[in-house]
Amino acid sequence: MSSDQRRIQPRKQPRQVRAELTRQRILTAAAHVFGEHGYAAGTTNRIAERAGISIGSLYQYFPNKDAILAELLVRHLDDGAAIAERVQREALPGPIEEIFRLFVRGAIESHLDEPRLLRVLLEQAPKSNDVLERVERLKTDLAAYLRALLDEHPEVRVTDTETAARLIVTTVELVIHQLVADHEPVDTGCLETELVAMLTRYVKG
Amino acid sequence: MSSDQRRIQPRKQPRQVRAELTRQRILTAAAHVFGEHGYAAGTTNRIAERAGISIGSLYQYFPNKDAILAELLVRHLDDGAAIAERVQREALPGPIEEIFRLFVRGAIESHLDEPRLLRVLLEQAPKSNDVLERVERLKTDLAAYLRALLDEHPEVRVTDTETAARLIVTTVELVIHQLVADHEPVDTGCLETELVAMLTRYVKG
DNA sequence: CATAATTATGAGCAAATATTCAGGTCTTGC
DNA sequence: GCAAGACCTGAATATTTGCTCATAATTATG
Repeated sequence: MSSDQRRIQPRKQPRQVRAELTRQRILTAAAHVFGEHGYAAGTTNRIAERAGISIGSLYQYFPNKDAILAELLVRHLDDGAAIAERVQREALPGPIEEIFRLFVRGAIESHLDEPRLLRVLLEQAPKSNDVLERVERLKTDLAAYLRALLDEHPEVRVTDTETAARLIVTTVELVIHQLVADHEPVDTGCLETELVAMLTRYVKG
Repeated sequence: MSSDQRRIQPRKQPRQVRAELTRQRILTAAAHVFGEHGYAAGTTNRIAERAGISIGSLYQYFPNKDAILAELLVRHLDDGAAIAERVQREALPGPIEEIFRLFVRGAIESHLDEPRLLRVLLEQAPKSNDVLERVERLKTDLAAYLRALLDEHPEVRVTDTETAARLIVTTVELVIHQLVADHEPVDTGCLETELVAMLTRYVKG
C-alpha cells in the first residue's frame, strides 16, 4: 500500500522470447485493469488473471504492484516527451496558432488508446519520488519552452508569460484527460478546434 | 473498499455537545488525512488517531469510511452551488469579462482552505450514485447556464457554444484544483487575471 | 446521589490482498 | 536427447485495514 520500493530491481531480466512476451502481457493487462477498476481495486491477482498467467509469474518481473503502475507511467511520460520534442523541432517558425495546434493534436493523440488508464495514472498513482520528479520536470520543461516561445513570438501580447505558460500547460493536460475520458466523450475534432482557439485568442490579446 | 452503503443512517444522532464536537473533530481530521494520503491510504484508524479519539468513536457517527468522504464532498458541493447561485444573481447584466471574473473568483475562494482534499474528493472519491449525480447535476447546470449566457450575450462570437460551455466549466474547475494545490502554488491574483483573460478573449473571438 | 442515557475505548475479528516459495514445465545449447 | 538453466504455477503465508463489541467513563435527569 505504501509507495516504498522494497526492491528496485525487477526480479529477473527476461532472456527468452516467451518471458518478454509475458512481461508485455502483464503490462497490457495492467493497463486494462487499472483503467477499469482504478488503482486500489486493480489487484495483482486480477491483473495476472487477465493476462492469462499465474500470480507467481507476475512477481518474477515486477517487485511489487507499484512498480507495474510506475512503468506504465514512465512509458506514457516518455511518449509525451518524444511528442513534445518532435513538435518543437517541426513547429518553428510559424504562426502561433499552428504551433498550438500541433501541441494540442499531439497531446490528444497520446491519450486516445487508454484514456481511463491515464486518469488513474495521474490521479491515483502512488507518488514515488522518482516518478514524481519526472512528471514535474516534464511539465517544468514544457512550461519553460512555452514561456520562451511566448516571450519571443511577435504575435503574443500577454505580459505575465510565466503564469500564462503554466496556465496553458495545465489546461491542455487536464482538459484533455478529463474530456477524453468523460462519460460522454466530446468529439476530439471539436475539442482540438476550440482548445486551440481559446489558447490562440488568449495570447494574442 | 467497495462503495456500497451498508447502513444509510449514521449510527447515532449526537445529543450532547461533546458528541457534536467529536463529529467535527472527525471531519476535520479526515479532511487533513485524505488530503495528505489520498483516499485509499487515508485509513480510518489514521483519521481517528489524528482526531485524538478512538476508532470506536469514529464508527459511532459514521457508518463507514465512504460516508465520511461523502459528507466532506457534499459540503463542498453545497458551498459551490451557493456561490454559483449568488454569482448568477449578482452578475447580470454586464460585460462578459465581469461575469467570468466573479465566477473564477468564487471558484478560487472555495478552494483555498483545503486544496489537496478537494483534488482527492473529485478524483478519488468512490462514486456512490447519489453523490455522483449531485456532481454531474451541478456541472450540467452550470454548463447549461453558461451556454445560455454565451448564446445571448452580444459580445460572444463562438459558434459551437455547447463545446465551449463544457470547455470553460471543465477548465475553470480543473485548472484551479491543480494550480492551487500545486507544490509551488501560483499567486491566486495572477491566476484569476490570466484565467479570466483567457476565457474572455476566447469567447469574444 | 442514584440511576439511566449517552459517549468513549481499543483489543481483536474477518475479509481482502500483496507476496512467497517449493516444486513443477518448457527451452536452449551441446 | 539430455542436462541445466529459464520460466511458470498456485496453494500457502503475511500484511493490511475496515469494522465490531464488550466494557468503561462521562454526563444528564429527578
